[in-house]
Amino acid sequence: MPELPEVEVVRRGIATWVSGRTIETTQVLHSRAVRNHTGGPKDFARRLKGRTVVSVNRRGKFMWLSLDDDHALVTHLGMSGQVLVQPLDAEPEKHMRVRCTFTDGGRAMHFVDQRTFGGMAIHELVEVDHGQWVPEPVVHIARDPLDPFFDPDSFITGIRKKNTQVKRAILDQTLISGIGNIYADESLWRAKIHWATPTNRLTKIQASTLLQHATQVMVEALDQGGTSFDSLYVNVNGESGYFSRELNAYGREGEPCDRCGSIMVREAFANRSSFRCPRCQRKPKAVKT
DNA sequence: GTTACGACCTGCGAGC
DNA sequence: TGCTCGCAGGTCGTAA
Repeated sequence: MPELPEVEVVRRGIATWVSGRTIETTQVLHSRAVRNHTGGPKDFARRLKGRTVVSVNRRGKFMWLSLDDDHALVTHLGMSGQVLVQPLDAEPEKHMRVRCTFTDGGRAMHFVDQRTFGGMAIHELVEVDHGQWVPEPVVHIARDPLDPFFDPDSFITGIRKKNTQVKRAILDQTLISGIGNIYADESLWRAKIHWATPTNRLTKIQASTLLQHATQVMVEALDQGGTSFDSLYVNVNGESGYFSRELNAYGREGEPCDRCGSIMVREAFANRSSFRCPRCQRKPKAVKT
């Protein structure tokens, strides 16, 4: 499942293979993949024709290819999205949704997405703070911890003002972006914080520690090419990451905690799962789980 | 304004 | 063997 490190790996790959190239043709093979493009599939393809990719950028899990007309091709991988750079004669992937070819006749860019939670759309670039430009759908997304302009103090103040559970808060992309279910569980395990801890009960030190661990775990994952459990996450060359071997919490139900040896548990959380150590991450008092 | 929750979607494995 | 059901989970719209 692509979270910040996985998206960054893909961004780097696309930047290497696609920057400076001009799009010749675009095929939309599944209209849902461009559902967020207001003009529909035909307009999507028409507007990309002849556009040159200036740069490839990212904020949190959103990625965009800045084009030479003040617009951007916004790409979100959702849960199962992949962007692959393939030879022109490559066999199309079973779940290929969008395919772009380039005027130089080189490798094509494939957007592949089994569950179609991801998608592509063209949006105008909007100027935000620090003189940066982001696509309109990304304006409300908070900066991620790898962003040089990320403000830790603002995060610490913001999370302590909220009235919710800590895991809900760090999954809220308007407070801090890039964290998904896997890295949320890993960060909370490292910080020894229970996922249901009320945010307004967090001390400054706890909030700061959590942020440091969230940042660190994503940096480590990035260094190893991201987390991969199966073929649903790969880089632009179709290769999997290795960070799943380093996970301490996510998916480890029934296994001993790497810190204290207690048996890890899985609990229902917001229609999904949360993994924790029952000893290291004790349930806060008077909290229903 | 803030928070919680369901819907969207497809492949896979478990259970019958 | 084939069918049904639950699960995986990021984002958005809607309800409270």
